[in-house]
Amino acid sequence: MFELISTQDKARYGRLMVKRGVLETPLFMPVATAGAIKSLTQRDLEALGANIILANTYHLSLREVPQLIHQAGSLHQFIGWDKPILTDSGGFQIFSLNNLTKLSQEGASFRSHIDGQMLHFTPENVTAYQEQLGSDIHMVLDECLEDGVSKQRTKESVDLSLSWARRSRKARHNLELLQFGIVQGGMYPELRKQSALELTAMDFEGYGIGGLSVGESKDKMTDMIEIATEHLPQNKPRYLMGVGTPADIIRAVALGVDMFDCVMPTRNARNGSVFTSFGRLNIRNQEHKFSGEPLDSNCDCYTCRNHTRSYLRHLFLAKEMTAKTLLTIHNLHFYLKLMTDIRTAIQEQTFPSLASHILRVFNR
RNA sequence: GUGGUUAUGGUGAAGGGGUUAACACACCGGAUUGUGAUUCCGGCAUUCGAGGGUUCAAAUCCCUCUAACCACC
Repeated sequence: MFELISTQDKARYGRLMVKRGVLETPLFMPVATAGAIKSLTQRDLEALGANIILANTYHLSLREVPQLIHQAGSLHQFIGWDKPILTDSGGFQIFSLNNLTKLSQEGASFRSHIDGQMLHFTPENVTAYQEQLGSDIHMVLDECLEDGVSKQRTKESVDLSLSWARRSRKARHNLELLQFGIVQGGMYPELRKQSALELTAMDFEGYGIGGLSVGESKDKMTDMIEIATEHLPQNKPRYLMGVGTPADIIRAVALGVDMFDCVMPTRNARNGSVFTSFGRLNIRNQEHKFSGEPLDSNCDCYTCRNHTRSYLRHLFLAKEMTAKTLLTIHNLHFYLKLMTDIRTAIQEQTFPSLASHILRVFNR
């Protein structure tokens, strides 16, 4: 269940009720692909105040993970996290592992990148598996296309994803868990509209907007988000999948998007790239060698309260794993704080000024 | 002291007369958008221990010196 509490223009502040809790939106989900935020413990995550994380069906289907989770009882019990989890369906892997996958009307066949084992994903078995995992929110299996695909090919793909969505909806049994459809349509407005309208008719508990941030321009991405949100129901949450930079998030919230996930804060942290209130910085840069300053003097995260740039740079260059942990804590704190600021701003009707400030600091 | 071996960037090293001195690591930048990310992409020796010579051409050949290592006195 989803309720809108306040709005400012198209931006929305709301509450999403899921099996394991109530979530305030707009929200950001840290990415725990294989059941952990890389470099963090669940204790770190809780200290950060994360309320929901994202895990991936594809990665949780490899090795003998399904049996391990079954033995533990549920994904939550297996990974030691009792707050909400959203699982992605593996649709993105059809896209990113496309040289290892075969698509048919029936579903997608993957060859595991780990041991070469053949995996068959269908709308039905992916839905069943996510229910078995106990995901508070599960996504339908879809096909995600890259930028630059012809309209004809995109149309076929949208139709395939829609038929998969319909089958996924039928395959759903556990009504405690929310199921989201995913709007596709590449960079074609009519196809985006068709996708949004047909999915709406299937009455999902929420809607993903997929197939964006695949190399297209910011303007195109904005246009596609706008078309999708225009044709999705007001009373359901919209989740922009895999996006993005702070600026992307601001722009999308302004268009009425409620949920986000992105590897950017975590992956960038592991590669030394840090988000701060005054823009991005790279901890490897020599200018930080002797700096006794925290990463961001306006930040009250664990890392900024306790460590200098000089120390963090030293750890990073020495390849100490703690460097990744500390930078990940900082970047996730930054993203979660951004979302808190956004929610507060919408409630106080000051979202435009927050938005223009963020867009000024992060101009991409 | 005598004989031998070696000397190439921050490091380990290729190259044994023909013209832009390989490669790796380190270092310095940059990228990163539903994670196949301890990833990817750039930059980094006008110069080969020092000095002299041979040659159209020398890091590469010759001589002297210096240094390090090994063996013998």
